[in-house]
Amino acid sequence: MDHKVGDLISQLYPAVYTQMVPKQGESKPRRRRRKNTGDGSGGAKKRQLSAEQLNFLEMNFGNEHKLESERKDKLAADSGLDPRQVAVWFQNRRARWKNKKLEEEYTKLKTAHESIVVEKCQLESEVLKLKEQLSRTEKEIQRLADHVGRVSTESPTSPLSMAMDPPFLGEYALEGYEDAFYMQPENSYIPGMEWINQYI
DNA sequence: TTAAGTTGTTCGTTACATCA
DNA sequence: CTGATGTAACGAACAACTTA
Repeated sequence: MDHKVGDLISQLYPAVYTQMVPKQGESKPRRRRRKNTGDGSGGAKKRQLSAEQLNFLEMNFGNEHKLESERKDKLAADSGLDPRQVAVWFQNRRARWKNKKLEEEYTKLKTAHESIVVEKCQLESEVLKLKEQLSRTEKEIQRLADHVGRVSTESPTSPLSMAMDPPFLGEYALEGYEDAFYMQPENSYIPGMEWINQYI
């Protein structure tokens, strides 16, 4: 039998599969199972499988979790169990395996989440540090700009002031940094502008 | 083509055994 | 004795096939 689609849906999209299958409460009430009478006349027979049988089934489950009809019959014959018992054991074993896998997946996701939270905290504190550094730097720039502004207003206006306009920066011009492009004439040297010195 | 039957699956539950 | 836990077994609902 091929149950690939159903398996995939139920394994990968349990929520979808659950919606496909009507809920318990919406269907007919369950029949109660007969109690074990102990004489094997109707209820369950002896319950616990022997250690040897369990070991045998466990080894075979390790190879392949699915159970085809022929394999079931062979395992039943080899273990001395009823084929129905083998089928039930595999059903329950698959359920336990799935639960274990889910728990492992949960643990993995939880660990990953915790490390991401730690990283987030570190990044947030770094952002805070950088903001403080930016604030200090801006204050320093402002202080220097104020100082330069005071010095330039104290000097007399030169006829060359037009020639000493700050270079055009277009959209790259920074607001508040205009004064930084006024240079002290005695310290200035502009390549190709040597001729201007004879007028100073 | 199709309705009914068969077989195997998952999920939830029940009954029972065992142990602290 | 009792409650918690593990597990064999069961029933329901379903999908994929087969058959008449």
